[in-house]
Parts: sequence; structure tokens; C-alpha cells
Amino acid sequence: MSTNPLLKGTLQTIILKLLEGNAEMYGYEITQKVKEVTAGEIMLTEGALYPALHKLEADGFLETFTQVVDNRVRKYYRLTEEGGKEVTSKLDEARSFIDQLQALLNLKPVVK
Amino acid sequence: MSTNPLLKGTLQTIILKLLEGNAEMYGYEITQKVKEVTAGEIMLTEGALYPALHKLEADGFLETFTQVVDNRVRKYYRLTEEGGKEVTSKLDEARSFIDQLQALLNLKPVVK
DNA sequence: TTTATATACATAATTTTGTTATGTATATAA
DNA sequence: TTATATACATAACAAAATTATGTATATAAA
Repeated sequence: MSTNPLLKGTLQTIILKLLEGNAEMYGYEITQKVKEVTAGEIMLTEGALYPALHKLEADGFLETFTQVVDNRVRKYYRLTEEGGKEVTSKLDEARSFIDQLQALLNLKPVVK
Repeated sequence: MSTNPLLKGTLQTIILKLLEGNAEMYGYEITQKVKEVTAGEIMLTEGALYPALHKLEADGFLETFTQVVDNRVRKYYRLTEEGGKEVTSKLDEARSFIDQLQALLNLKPVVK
């Protein structure tokens, strides 16, 4: 898997948002979902994804449980209550940052 | 000065774009312009800005000249021809990334 | 007058957060 | 039996920030 350098700083937000819309997801599923939604343009690397999931769990934003499917272990993640609040907060930040960035780069779409 | 963690990866693009619209700018001027355009929400740190300018120059995208104003030295930067092409390329990347990110975060504004 | 703030540059130490590489293990299609 | 997909994890490394520090001048405030 390969990634975009612009991803920096947004990975946690992406994970949290996906888990807001999906109740529970496992790591590999997250990589596939991101690939699907972005038509293959954003591919999460495992070296970035798993440490990010571990950190979100350590921070109390995610909780986990495992399940064996086809003799393979899946580790499912879901939002904690704290995590639910964090989604809102991170989304606000992302929204604001995208606005400012578009202003700086003159990419602001003209509202008709 | 303080910054947004989301800035990661976009600083060079911001610098290049500002220099596309301004012919020549010096470092401090860039920090002020960014602050102004983003209503103080994005503040470039000197520890990020100056190394970024030096790198863009080393890469051949910017050229410099100095000027003394009020007994203080200013180092002006302007785009090289190579730099001009790089702006287009970086902007395309940024545009695409913002699109994908908005899709993932469900922030896509509804087109009316 | 001396102190804080603004202007103007630069760099070193550190931290964050990625990429790349490697490892383990099972299932399935070629 | 070999490659690819599924599924996790971590170590070595690199990029790109933050934070801290340093130099120096101009100007407004205490």
C-alpha cells in the first residue's frame, strides 16, 4: 500500500469518522473502505493504520473486541463515548482547515 | 507562532501559490499574508517556514535576492520557471486530496 | 530609559506521523 | 507451488512539523 504525503494529520480523523458511520470495523476493512470511497486514490499503509488505531484506543477514543472468521482473527474497533465527542471536534477542525486552505489556494468553489 | 497539525504536507503548496500571485515576497511577509487570509487561523512557525523556503530554493523552484530596508535585511523569493510548473502540479494534488478527504468525511458541499 | 513588541532572518533539538520493510498466519485462485 | 488476498503487528527510517534558542534593528509603551 502507498499513500499521499498530504494524509499527515488527517488519518485519525478519517478513522474516527468511518467508525461514526459504521458502529464497528476492523483494520483491514478500514483500508478497503477508504480505497473504495476514494476510488483507489488514498490507500492506507498498515504501518500507519495499526499504530494509529492503537493510539486512538490508548487515548480512550476506541474500544476493541476480537472475532475469529475463517480461522483468521479480526480485531474490531468501535467508538467509546469519548470517541464520539472526539469525532465532532476533529471534524470541526478538518472543516475549518479545508476552508482556510481553499482560501489560501484560491480553490474555493464559487457558490451559485 | 503556533500551527495546526493539519498543515503537514501543505506548506510548500501554500508558499508556491502565494508566490504565483505576488511575483516576490519575503519570509516574514508570507507569514503575515497567511495570517491575514486565514483570519489568524493558520499561523506559520518560523521553524517550518524558513527550512521550507530553503528547500524550495535548493530544489530549483525559487530564486532569491536580498534587499535592505530600514537597516534590516529582507530575503525576497520569486518563482523560477520550474517553480511555475510546480505550482500547477502541487495545486492539482491538493485539489484532488481535498476532494477525497471531503468524500471520506462527508463534508462535500451539496452543489445547488 | 528600559522593556515589550514588531520586524527579519536562521538553526538545533525534539516530536509527530508518516513510509518502507519485515514478520507471522490462513484462504483461495492461478 | 506460487501469487494474491485477508489480517494482524512492529521495527527501522524519513519527512516535516513544533519548540526553543540565537542574532539584530526599530519603535511604542511603561
